[in-house]
Amino acid sequence: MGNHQDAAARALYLCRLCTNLDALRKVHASLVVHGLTGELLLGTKLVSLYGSFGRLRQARALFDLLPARDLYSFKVMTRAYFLRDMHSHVLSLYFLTRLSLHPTPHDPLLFSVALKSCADSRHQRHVTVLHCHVTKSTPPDSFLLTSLVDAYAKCSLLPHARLAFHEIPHRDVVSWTSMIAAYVQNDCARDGLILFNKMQAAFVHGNQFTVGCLATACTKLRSLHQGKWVHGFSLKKGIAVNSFLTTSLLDMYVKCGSVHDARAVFDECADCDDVVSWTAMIVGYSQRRYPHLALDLFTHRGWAWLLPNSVTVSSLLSACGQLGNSVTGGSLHGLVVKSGLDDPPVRNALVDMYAKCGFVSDARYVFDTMPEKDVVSWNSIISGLAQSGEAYEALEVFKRMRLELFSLDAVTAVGLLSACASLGNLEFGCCVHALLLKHGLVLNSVYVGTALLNFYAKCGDAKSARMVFDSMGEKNAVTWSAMIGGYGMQGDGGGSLTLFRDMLKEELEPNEVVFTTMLAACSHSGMVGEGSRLFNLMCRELNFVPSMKHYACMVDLLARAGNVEEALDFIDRMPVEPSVSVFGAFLHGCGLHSRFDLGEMAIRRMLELHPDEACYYVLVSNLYASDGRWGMVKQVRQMIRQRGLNKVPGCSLVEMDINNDTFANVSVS
DNA sequence: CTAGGGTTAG
Repeated sequence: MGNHQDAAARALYLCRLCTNLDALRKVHASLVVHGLTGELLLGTKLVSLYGSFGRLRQARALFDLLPARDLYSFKVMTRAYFLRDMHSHVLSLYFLTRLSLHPTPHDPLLFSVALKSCADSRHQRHVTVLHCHVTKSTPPDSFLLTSLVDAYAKCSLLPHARLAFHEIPHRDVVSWTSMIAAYVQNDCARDGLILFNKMQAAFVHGNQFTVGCLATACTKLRSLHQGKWVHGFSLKKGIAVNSFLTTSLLDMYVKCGSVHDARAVFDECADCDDVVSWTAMIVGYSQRRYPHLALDLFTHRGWAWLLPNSVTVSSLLSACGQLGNSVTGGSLHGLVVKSGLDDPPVRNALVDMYAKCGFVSDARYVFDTMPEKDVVSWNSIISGLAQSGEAYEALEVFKRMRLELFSLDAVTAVGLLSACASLGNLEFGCCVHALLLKHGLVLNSVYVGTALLNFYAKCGDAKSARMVFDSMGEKNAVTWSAMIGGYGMQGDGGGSLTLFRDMLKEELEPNEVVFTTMLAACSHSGMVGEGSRLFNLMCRELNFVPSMKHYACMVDLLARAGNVEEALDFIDRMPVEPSVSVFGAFLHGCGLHSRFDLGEMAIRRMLELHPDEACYYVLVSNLYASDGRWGMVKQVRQMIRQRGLNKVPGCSLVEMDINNDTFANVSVS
């Protein structure tokens, strides 16, 4: 018997020396040979070791074979599950412990592990059950009650969390901070800040955790002012920053609209060496439309020893999409495939990136090969197709989406409405409008309202567009310009102008898009004087730098109205080199007013400057065609071919039969 | 026992 115990003690010592799985297996094998596996302490040690090497099934098998399990062995097995985030196993083992051992044990450690598992798996009922267990056995102490606050908060049971908090006899930083976090996590950020004031009134000092929670509260409230106060508070109190705190502050600045402050926080954190902080900064740049900076940060040498995760990759892909950088996007796709980071959000981001870079077939490929699609996947491909000029395809995909029983959300609707607008498909768009009403999504956001308005306007139904416009609570510059453009498209320049004045009356700053729309509206209604005045207002009083679109609109305005010489003079006085669209507008005017002399002269100058640009030849050809000089048209076409230039023929769609859902292609090269 | 990052939009 004594020999047996000696052998067991020796074996236990050997077990402690195991630093890897192979060594453990050898020791285990020799124990089996010597018939020592029945020893409780030794068996428990094996369970613990297999657990720590990640062999949970092996550990559980040994655990189940233990002859008489005590509280300690249960704790070892539970802990092994807990360290691997296997929440359901932790819980079932907790309940098994209570059933197997008599009297029912109360072990604070086992209890808190079980509670944390309930919280992490968001299991409301189990949290309440565990709460009952603990109140039955002992009067809960501050420690346990604080854990309960956290658990209830994670399970969105804010009232329960408050009750637990009020029961805490001696509240320390952790209890206060847990309750603040509880409010913030449950969308009551304001109450979190109020509780912080009470905490200060109780003379409890905050720490890194407290400040982190406060920063998150400000993020949720989108309050830059309060966020800056929190940042200042942490500096004033000399609370040391770690990467957690830095990331919450950084994210606060990003979400509240101050990327530069975010970068300052990022740069000042010397030991920001984890992926989450770097990713937060990349996300910030990408969300705030600084895609270049996002990619720069990824190629920064600080990244050298960090491994990107799927959040990082999603955000980088979004940046590539914004830039139309398919090269980097493609490399990231390679990275995704090689490193197995392809979770659904990453695949959605890939669809978006390929669509935005104009690789529609690649986008479709990624979409079609997705194992599980969610609303975002469908939205990405629908918007992608709509924006790549494949509006008809977008509607087809939507039909498939409905067949697969997915319901649409606001973003789907925006994509569909933009497709319907470019197709002029009034009927389909009206169905989308009906669906929006059915799902109560119309008043949801400016985006939806604007998309709906834009759709009606593009389909020539300015009346319906105006109804949508008037019903919208929140409007932005895009909303206004869509409505202004709606009138302009109908040739109702007066309507556009009235609305523009309303906009100024509401003291809204018109942006450059509004001016483009206004100039086009004036041009289509022959309002030369008004158009010129607006152009001057924009350049001289509001100090906008006119874009090529503005110049083209001005030339169109003048030339279309017959002031062809003035238009040419305008082109000559432009401070930048005019683009093809400017000449297009000019030549169009020349054609309308039979001023072929001026047209030919201008175009000859352009051809000398750009002898290899096919589009200029097309302009010449169109000019001759409008004069009926078909011989010259033929000559120009030959010239294009001789020079080996290529022009992709244009194509326009005309809706033929609403009831039949048929489209006819009319080629107008 | 308490705190941080994501995709789609006019």
